[in-house]
Amino acid sequence: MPTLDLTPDRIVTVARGLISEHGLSDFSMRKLAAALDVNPMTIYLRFDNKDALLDAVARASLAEFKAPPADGTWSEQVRALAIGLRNHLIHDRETLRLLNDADRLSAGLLGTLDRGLELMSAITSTGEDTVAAFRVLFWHVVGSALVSAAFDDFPGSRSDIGDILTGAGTTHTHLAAHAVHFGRVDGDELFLRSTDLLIAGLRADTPKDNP
Amino acid sequence: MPTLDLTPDRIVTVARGLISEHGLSDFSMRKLAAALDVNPMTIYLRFDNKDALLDAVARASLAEFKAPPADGTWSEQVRALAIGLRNHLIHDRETLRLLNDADRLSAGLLGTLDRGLELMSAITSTGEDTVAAFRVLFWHVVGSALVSAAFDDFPGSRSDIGDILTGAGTTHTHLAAHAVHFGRVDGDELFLRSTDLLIAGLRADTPKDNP
DNA sequence: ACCTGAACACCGTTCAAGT
DNA sequence: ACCTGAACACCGTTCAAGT
Repeated sequence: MPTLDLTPDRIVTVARGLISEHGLSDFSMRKLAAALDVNPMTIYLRFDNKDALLDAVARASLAEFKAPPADGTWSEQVRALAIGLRNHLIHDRETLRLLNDADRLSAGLLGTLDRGLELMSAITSTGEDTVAAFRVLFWHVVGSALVSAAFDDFPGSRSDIGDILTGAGTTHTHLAAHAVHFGRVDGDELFLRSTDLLIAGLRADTPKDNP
Repeated sequence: MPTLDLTPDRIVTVARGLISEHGLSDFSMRKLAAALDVNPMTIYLRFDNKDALLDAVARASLAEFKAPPADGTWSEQVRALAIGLRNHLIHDRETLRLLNDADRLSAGLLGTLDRGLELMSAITSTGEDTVAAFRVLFWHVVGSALVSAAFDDFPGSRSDIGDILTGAGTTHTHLAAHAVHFGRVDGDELFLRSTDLLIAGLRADTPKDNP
């Protein structure tokens, strides 16, 4: 008699719970098995190995993202899609880390890719340009999310950049002069700023109708 | 009698060699000790733990980057600095991965930060704006490097995005229509394109003298 | 003072054996 | 057919013991 409810879906759900609660570095196949109340080896009947399981975990998280409704001007829609995707990626920080190891991205984001291409086709004349414009924005969003996951908003321990800079006085004059303006980075604000610059640049770069 | 030549520097050098040869995931304290022909525990007399050692490894790699000479127009200099830093980060892919776990970045890049601020001060009126402009570019470079390390140029196994897309026909019409234009991403070209858009945007955004 | 061996508490994964 | 126990080859790190 099979362990009836040990579906791949349930394994992935429980794995995501453990990862979001205790972090990716604390996650192990043995702990997952304990949480499922099952022998560690039983999981290997459903997934080839840990990597295949983490692949499914990343895919499940990405698949939950739904592109926001098509409200407002063209620029507002592009902005909303970019912000929405970035927030989704950052929200599930630990899962985002998985993207650093494999090409698990596209498969879970078909709807988003579709919507992004639709928006970009409004300001481009050829299919190639559409894809190129889309890629500029898409990889900007992913890069920004990876940066945020790596450098922003971590609790406590992070040393303030200002401390490092003020110590570098004599040899690095510009740095010393500007040290006072270096506080904690506001990742959201930085992202909005550069996203708007890119959107404006893409429109100016390939002028079609100006939607 | 101390193990005379087991300086922290030598440990870091050998560690970097192992990491660049066999990858970060194959790296262990025990293998490092074997390469140094020393008892694994001896390394703990020089470094508190593996994390502290990897911190030193990342710092050593970053410290090797030298900002390129100040040749050409302002835009060319900004471009050269951005490209140079990105190439350096990507070149040492495995070390770059370490940036995903801690704020090991700034300490090794003081010269680069200084030069970047100098360049940005030419198009901004206040110290705050200088830092803001610098940050847009700097984090764009880091984000782009993280993306490249995660998604580009890996040998072989990576599945072609086109395969995924063409299968999604009926529900995702824009995707299906553009699938033919999705080939392997040229990370360098994508980076240049978005970097130029950002540089142009920053200049237009905060017009001072147009250097 | 400086180094190490043995041990602890873990990993992912294989495979022969059980039901 | 479906599951598991024991085992293998590893980890990072602690700590009492050696020289």
